[in-house]
Amino acid sequence: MLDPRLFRSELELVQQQLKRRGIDFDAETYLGLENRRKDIQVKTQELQNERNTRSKAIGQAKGKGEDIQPLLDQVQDLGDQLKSAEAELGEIQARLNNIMEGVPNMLDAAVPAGKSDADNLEISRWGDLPQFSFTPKDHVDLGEPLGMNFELGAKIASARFVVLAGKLATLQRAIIQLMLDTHTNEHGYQETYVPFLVNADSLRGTGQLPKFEADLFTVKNDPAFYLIPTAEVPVTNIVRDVIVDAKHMPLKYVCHSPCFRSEAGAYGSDVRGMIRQHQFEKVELVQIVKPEQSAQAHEDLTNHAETILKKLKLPYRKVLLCAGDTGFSSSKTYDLEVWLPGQQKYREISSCSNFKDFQARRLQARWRNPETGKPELVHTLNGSGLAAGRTLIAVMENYQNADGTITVPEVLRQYMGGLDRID
RNA sequence: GGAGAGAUGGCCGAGAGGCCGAAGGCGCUCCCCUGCUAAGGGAGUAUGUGCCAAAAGCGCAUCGAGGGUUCGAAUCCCUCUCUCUCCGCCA
Repeated sequence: MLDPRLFRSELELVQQQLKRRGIDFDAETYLGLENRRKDIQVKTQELQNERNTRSKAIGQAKGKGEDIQPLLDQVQDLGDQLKSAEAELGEIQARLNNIMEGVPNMLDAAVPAGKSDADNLEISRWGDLPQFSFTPKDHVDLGEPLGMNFELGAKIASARFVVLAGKLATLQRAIIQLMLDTHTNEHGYQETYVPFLVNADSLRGTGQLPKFEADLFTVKNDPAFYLIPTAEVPVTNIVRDVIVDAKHMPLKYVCHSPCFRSEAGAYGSDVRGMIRQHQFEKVELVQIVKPEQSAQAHEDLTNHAETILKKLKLPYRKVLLCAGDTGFSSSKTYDLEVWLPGQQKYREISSCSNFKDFQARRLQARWRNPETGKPELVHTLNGSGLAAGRTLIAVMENYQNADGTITVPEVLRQYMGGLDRID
């Protein structure tokens, strides 16, 4: 959520910013509501003040043993007035809040203009594309003989699920281990284990609700649970309604979790293979930082994710998402795209975002600034470090051999009992 | 699943319809004093929010959450959530 005061004092700026995302903000409706809000809030608070003052007087009169009946008569109709004012105020605030919750974050100045991923800005490339003396297969063709079974996933659950057997399953676990070990031992993150079902408050805090409910799986319960679409949700919510001690910052968490996405609206895209599943494994990096540190933290966090690709010697490129492709809650996002020989394409394997105070405001996640002594909003960041399912695909495709076997990358062998080849 | 107890500020804890945004203690910050020194004294110390460009100031809201009773609710009533204890079941 953006700062409501920004809407009040700098509406044009907000409108301009939203235009970068291709959003036409309805200022007229907003202003109408906001003006009414101001009137009614002032009126309501005046009435409350009057009630409080008079009630206090009644109490004092009673204490002195005076006749309070005349005082009671005076406040008779106050209650009704207050009730209707409060009701109206509540309704207007709910409507304003609705509008505000639907407004995406302001983009960082560095974010390039553009409408779709075609307009994203390539920042760098790393690694040499592998040269094959044969036509490289994609992970589906490679995987099926090795224990990657989509039919079984469909039988057990539905399309967009997979069963991994044997060494492929182990390979994915090794990948996860490598990521966790690297981020905890080399990058200073604290490993975290969290609930994979969360409540609506948590999803509101990180921005998935109310706007993106269709992307989530819901679990019948009262109140409902949601399957996490990313560990970002439970992990970032660690600091919801918390005032973090400045001494403990930055907070850096790494968390491996399954992720569940309904992929509503993704019908027909990436239907083949493990690229887009309802359930996949991911190692997530989350940082809670002081505002002045978030830009640097964003670079660092992205580098931390890149480290994994480098350790695995997987060629990738780093792109800065353009205005139209940057997510709702993010102010600036780098995507890391890994080379997939089977598709002859770079595909997203990590998305690293600086949310600045957008999530923090929804979360009421703050820190106490020693200079002012006051609680101030923190900045939150997160990024995949990396998506494990897609990393598995990338390893398979980049390390494939002519005979359909897969060489195990050196850094992973320690996690696989020294195994150097999957066949 | 059954039975019971509880939820108050950073922490502990009082509070039983008005003088309570809340005693007292601990902790923390600042100041003072001091060679009876791992001591003493004093002051300060919740959050959100409205009016305001902002500060100051003046309000409003918040005692687990939501609703109700009342002129007035931390306090009474209802619903829910969470925590703890015991029993049952169980990875």
